[in-house]
Amino acid sequence: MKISELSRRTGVPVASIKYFLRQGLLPAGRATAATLAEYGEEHAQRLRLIKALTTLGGLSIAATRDVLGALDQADTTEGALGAVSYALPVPVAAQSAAADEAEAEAAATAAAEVSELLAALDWRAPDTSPHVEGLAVALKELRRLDAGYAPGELAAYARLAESVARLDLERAAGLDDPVALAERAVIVFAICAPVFELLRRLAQEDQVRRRVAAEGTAFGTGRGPAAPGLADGSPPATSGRC
Amino acid sequence: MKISELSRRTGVPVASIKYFLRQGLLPAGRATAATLAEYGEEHAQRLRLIKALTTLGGLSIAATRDVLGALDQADTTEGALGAVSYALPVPVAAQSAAADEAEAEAAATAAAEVSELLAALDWRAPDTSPHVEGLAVALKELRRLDAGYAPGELAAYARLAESVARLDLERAAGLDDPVALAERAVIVFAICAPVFELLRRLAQEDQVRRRVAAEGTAFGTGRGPAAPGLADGSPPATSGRC
DNA sequence: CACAACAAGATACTGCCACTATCCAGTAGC
DNA sequence: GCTACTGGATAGTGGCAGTATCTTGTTGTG
Repeated sequence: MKISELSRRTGVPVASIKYFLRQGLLPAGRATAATLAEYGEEHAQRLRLIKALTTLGGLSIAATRDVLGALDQADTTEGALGAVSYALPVPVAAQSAAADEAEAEAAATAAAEVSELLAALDWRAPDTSPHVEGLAVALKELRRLDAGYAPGELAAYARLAESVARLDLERAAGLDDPVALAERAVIVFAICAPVFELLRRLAQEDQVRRRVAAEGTAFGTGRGPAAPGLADGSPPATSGRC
Repeated sequence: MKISELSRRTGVPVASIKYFLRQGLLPAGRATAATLAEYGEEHAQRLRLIKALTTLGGLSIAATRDVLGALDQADTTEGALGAVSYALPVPVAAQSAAADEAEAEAAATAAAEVSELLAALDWRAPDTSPHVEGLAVALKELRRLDAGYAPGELAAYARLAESVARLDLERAAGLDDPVALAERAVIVFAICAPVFELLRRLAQEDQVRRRVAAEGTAFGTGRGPAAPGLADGSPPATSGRC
């Protein structure tokens, strides 16, 4: 099929398809002449995957390229899973080394806390994993905001995360065809995170509603209604564009 | 304190502070003269919150403004929670109405599925909630990719999400001061999502490692190693920049 | 008081990203 | 032969998140 038909069938503009080709997200078609190439069904499927990764998964073009590269290069499915997991962007960016001394100490404390957690859960992960680093950074920053996790809280979250991951793996493992399996794994790892986030938000909404219904206007501590806000400053101007 | 000291104490460049002021994220200081203003401790705290929302929470400037506005304007803490929840960007953007007919049908099916799920879980959420819409879009797209959730799978995820939300609410409710409580709620709702995502990734890594150890090279279906890839296309060129 | 150093606010500029448009030489098919 | 279309290269667009510069005014030290 020609590029125009590929565009028609996937709903992606021709210019965008060309852009993805340039960026190496989509393999080139089989050239039949100097100015003609033939695309197949696998290009349409790949294009759908690209669209899903970028719009649903929120991945950048570079991240998408890395993920697809991992998918194509891995010899084994586990290899693909690992590579994809590492190719996905880490939600919390690693920070540059802290110049401050207190900062460095806080970072070390957080890192120790993460190691301890992993040991307690018997999760095996290398210290160099971007996820381990990101977790340490996040914990450090949360403590700076006086919103650190109480001891045990983080472990409770971790146990739930483990259950979620078990479901993920089951979902990723339920296919026979290895190619389809690797692709499914990508989808589960990359795209299902937003779905879970949505479920969590809905659950939060429901919980808030329940507590309001149960306790009247008060919430949590049983205090009356309050109007929080900055003590002296005026609130930000408009909520729309600037 | 002057702007330079505010900058020194928070590590945010003066130019960026001015930018946040312009964008309405940070209330103006108390003007003491035509070219002088005084900032207080609450400005430093707000600045730390802004930094956390943008770098840890991954929020855009506009989204941060909305969240902070919700926090400042809400009369009650539950109001703040609800407003913040709606001000947070939805991970899956709502799509424009489908021109295609089959597309519209798929959207309707997905919407029905979501309603059913909510009813089964006894979660009360308005159909107009952006989270409900986002979930429907995500389910529709996943089905298009042949990676839809099997019946019951989604409910299993939802139950776990409910447990996570319960932990969230406990964390958000554990303070006496209403101002601090609202701020904590923002942090829990906005920033802890990436933390959970990291935990999930680590758990996934561990699960993969366990399965590999248990089953040798094979995975899931017990098939031998495979080298997936596009049937005819060459793999994407380089993994670095273009 | 003079003057260097800094402050506030307005405006303009920068770099990055994800496209999008234009141009060109080369088929395809009537 | 003529028109419509193709692949490929190059350049342009619009949005975002700052960053830099400039002007005017203030401070406080000698």
